Amino acid sequence: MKLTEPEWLIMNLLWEKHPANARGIFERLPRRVSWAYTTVKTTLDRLVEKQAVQKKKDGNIGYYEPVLTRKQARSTAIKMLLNHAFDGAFGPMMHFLAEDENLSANQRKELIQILSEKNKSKGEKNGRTNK
Amino acid sequence: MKLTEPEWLIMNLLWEKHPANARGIFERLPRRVSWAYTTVKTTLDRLVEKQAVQKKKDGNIGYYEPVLTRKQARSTAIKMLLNHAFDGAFGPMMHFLAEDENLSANQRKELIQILSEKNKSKGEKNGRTNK
DNA sequence: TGACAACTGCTACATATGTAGTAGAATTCT
DNA sequence: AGAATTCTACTACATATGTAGCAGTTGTCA
Repeated sequence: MKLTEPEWLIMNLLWEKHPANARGIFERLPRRVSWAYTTVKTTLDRLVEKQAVQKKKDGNIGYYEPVLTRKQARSTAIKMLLNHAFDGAFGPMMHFLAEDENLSANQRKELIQILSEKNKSKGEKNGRTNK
Repeated sequence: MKLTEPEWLIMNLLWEKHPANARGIFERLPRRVSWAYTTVKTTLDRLVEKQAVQKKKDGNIGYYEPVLTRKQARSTAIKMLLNHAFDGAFGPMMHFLAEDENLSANQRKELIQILSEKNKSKGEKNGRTNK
């Protein structure tokens, strides 16, 4: 499920705290975002349409609940980036990222940690060369 | 500079081999993409408009040359992903990627390699904890 | 119990995207 | 040279996105 910019904004707020109503989300908009209340509504409606969010009613007030998980959304976003910007090749993308100058030495160490552990625990059960 | 899907497609072909004319690009479209010749043209025109590509004339035939580099494009794409999907935090994104179940043991090893070398070579000159 | 405020469903509208068609100029083939 | 082909510039048009307004309904508080 592909999300647009405003949709990510709303979803991020929803994932942080939910269920939530339009007003609540509206109030938690980052300072830099100065939308009309109705813009939040429209975005929420569209998210419901594409079933990323579920809407429930309590009285006549609608409450929203994420259906799409943050993990799923992130995964999809990365896959898309991977596909168009790196021809689907994971290796080169990681390369690119690993070489990013914004990655500090400490972050690299941390990453190495994660990766090594991952390899120890999941072991050899995963041998494919996902291209 | 944000690129759309068709734009990535064209840019990828252009980066691979350039200068190139519309016809040449048209012919190198991946098999799965069955566009009309004019669709390629329109996309190229739009890329010229947004100055990602430069157009030159040789007689009345136009040749296209990328202006935006692949690296710049990738960087921008990653920054955008980073910003909306990971709240701008590099660490968590790398975390997410490192934990991707589609990452094979070998890819992990490869990554560890890259990261270790990077740390050795660039050494401690980079100590910030970005974010 | 009326005046207001807040909600809700719908509509609006400009720009962006995805995809292609057309007409006329230039080139090429026979 | 006339026909067929290829280019180019321009236009078209449906759907998506970004952003918001409006009218009617409901809740709330003096």
